[in-house]
Amino acid sequence: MKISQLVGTRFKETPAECQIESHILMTRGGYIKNVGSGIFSLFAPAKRITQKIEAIIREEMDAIGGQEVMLPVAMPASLWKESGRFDSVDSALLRFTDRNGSDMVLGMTHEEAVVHLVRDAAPSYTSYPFMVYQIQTKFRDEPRARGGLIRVREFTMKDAYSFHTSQEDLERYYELCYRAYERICTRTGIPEVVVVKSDSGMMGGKVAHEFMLLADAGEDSIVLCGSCDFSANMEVAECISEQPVFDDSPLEEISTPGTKTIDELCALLSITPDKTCKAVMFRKNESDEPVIVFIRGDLEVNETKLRNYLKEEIHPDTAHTDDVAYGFCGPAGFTAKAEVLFDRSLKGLGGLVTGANKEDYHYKGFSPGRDGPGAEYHDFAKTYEGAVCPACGNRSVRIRKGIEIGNIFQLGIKYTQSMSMQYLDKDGVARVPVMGCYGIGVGRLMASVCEASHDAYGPIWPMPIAPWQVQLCALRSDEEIVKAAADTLYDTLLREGVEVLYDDRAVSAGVMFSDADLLGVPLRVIISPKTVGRGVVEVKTRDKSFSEDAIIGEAAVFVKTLVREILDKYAPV
RNA sequence: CGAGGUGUGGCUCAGCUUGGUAGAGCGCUGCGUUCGGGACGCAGAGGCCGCAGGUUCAAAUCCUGUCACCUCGACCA
Repeated sequence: MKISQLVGTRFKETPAECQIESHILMTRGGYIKNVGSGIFSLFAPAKRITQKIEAIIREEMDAIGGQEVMLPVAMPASLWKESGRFDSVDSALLRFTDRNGSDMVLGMTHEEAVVHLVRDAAPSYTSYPFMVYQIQTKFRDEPRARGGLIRVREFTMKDAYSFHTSQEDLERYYELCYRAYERICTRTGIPEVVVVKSDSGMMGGKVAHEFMLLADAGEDSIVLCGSCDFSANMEVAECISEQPVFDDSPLEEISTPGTKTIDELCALLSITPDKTCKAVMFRKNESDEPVIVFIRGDLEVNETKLRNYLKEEIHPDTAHTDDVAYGFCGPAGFTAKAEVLFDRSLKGLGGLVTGANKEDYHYKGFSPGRDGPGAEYHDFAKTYEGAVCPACGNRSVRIRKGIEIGNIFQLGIKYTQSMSMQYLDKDGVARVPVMGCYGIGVGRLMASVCEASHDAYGPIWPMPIAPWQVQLCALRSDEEIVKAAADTLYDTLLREGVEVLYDDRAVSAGVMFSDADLLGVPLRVIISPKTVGRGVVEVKTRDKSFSEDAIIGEAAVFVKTLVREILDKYAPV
């Protein structure tokens, strides 16, 4: 490919709407163009990167026995009504009607479609296990897209679905897939991947893991342990606060006029927030019934944990109820109508300050076990920096930001059962297959690599997914001798099977190098009057870690060997 | 969906308060000079000022509505 024919403009100024590095660099480098909120077109460089990523994913999926299939993007809503998700999923599922007035949906994930595809095709236990996958467009009508390709509405995803005759077999295969994902991360050159336990959300099932790239631009909070290898998504991470010191001072009402927040209360009484007990109000989405969680004052409620405990959707309470003394709520003498829950951070504590359930009064000396209603304690708290690690018991919890590039779920029989998929086992008994599903966002993976591997001038693509392996820069191509040598080298490189991008333009060195930086091609070959005079070309890496001259006649083979050596570094161990 | 913000050539933005011939830089085209990290000169092309109403002799500018996009929040397989 010659740059003079490459479509897509590269430019200097940061586009106004870009917030994160990968978005800025991929827009400035002529990789992507925004079409609408969360919708992008790809220029050739980005398309080439995604094709390489897809090829690696294909190899790894095939290696664990997967077979590639294709499921529809637009499908009848009846399929989603069968599984029950037509009603249970929110408006992220784009719905519309076709010309006949039939309900249709755009696939945001393909469990329904895949069960439809295979449910009649595997009537005997002898067909199991099997895995099918596709690399397909998904559409999710996100309330708010952001971060360039990190969070979009339309995107390409590899989604795989496995079917098994037992939970044990699913677990065995899940492990295989886990390893395949690790190899994909290695082979695509993603640095610093952390695998975390995650919430299965609307997907159903119990065990799930997310493959996370640690990056400040990430939207997920990841809980890591500084002294062991524990990791989890913030949504599910157990919170263990420090062992309490019991303080048995008696319950006593105190006047605290106008002191509604924990901060105000602490300032008034000169205490720290962990010596208080606060109330956090929620409401159930469906019934609008209030739920109140009492929790130590310095902690926050993790809504995902609360949602999972209640097994229904909730939202923070905004509509105030008359019988609740807002700002002065406490467990002692709490009579308002609400489901009352206690976070286990309160267990065994005493001497707390908490609301007295009347305007302008608090209690001090509150002990949940002694003064509260007979409480059951559950884990509802968000864990925090410095909390106790659930695995090793050290106070070494760390919180980091991450981008989820892949996930794996043990789905169980949620879809196979609701959509009536069955097979006959050895004894002729009808059984429902167990399912697993495994996703990777291809575009997000590309953007994540850019996020993790770039400098001030542009992306630095790892060789296995780079849009081209080599960029040939002909400085002063207006000089015949340079032009002739560059043309010849370009032809030879192509003949050697090297993926080469040839900058054949008569532009200044500054422009040429800036563009090369934006294109992020890992190897650069520079040919100029200076080097041609000496019968050599310069060969450099994009990250400047390597620079050597090569004799012009041998340059193609030299480069080809170098490409191979670099590629070898990404081979999984 | 809640709060805030922005829409002016391909890109970044000025102009709007106080209505009066639509601007700059980058990019683009041509010619010339330069030539190893976004060179310079000269000459050009390119805009229904998001869209629709309204006020006015006159609207990019004021008013109303609407759409799109962005940020924070909510949500998130």
